[in-house]
Amino acid sequence: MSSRNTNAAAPLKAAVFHILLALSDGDHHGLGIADVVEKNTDGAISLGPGTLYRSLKEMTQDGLVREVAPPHGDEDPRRKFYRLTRAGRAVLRAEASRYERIVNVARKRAVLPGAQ
Amino acid sequence: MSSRNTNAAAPLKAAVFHILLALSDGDHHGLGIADVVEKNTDGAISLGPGTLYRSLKEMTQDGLVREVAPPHGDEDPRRKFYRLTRAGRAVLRAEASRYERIVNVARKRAVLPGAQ
DNA sequence: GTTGGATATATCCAATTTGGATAAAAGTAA
DNA sequence: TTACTTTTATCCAAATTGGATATATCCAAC
Repeated sequence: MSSRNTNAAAPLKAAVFHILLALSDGDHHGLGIADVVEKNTDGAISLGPGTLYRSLKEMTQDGLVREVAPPHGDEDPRRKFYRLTRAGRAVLRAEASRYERIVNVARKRAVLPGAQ
Repeated sequence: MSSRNTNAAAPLKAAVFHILLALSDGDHHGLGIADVVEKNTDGAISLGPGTLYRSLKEMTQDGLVREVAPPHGDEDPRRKFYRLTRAGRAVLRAEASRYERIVNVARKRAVLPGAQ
């Protein structure tokens, strides 16, 4: 599936979108992000380790997230915490709007309940 | 990205979902479906011919869509028209609900405007 | 009516994206 | 100490998609 760059940084891989959405909650480390994604999607989506760490590396390079110091009280040096950048939040908002548009289409077609 | 079968027939490939949503509008032939997908997504998503016809073949085998007679007035014998089956509509509704859930999460996080 | 370009379906191969196996290091608990 | 879990990381295979190509038919222009 191809995409057009109406908004900057589109198309967005599904994994990247879900990671961004998880981080809109606050800072999380890698496996913590995967947990939030599962909760956000009621278990429908689970990121494998390959997708997870590869995505975080790319997203850091692309300036969508940045590594931050662990929160106070967290002493596990293995964990790397990430935070949304301003650019990451903008990209997330753009993609979420596309999701919203799809949902609105589904409502118009009475696939979902709501205003036709 | 892996998925769990909370609802039957999950996970749903993105292409399959968009084709199902396009057909919730009524019957369409292959390229007509691709056009509706572009309109539904404001040009963000365009299906290549490989994805389009491969998906339609698989979806027919899986009983999500079925081929139907062309509408009256359409005399082009090349076109093959498709219609959602009851099972296809159920699968579409389940996946649209997952999209809706994601959008609601985005609203809760103030990524999208609306009720927090 | 025949020529040229657009439309429509179909298949194949390469590129993209993801999943899972594996590894290494550090935490935790018995 | 030992055994098990957690965490990050990388690699390779599997899954999914995109685009080139091919064939046939339609439509418009000449």
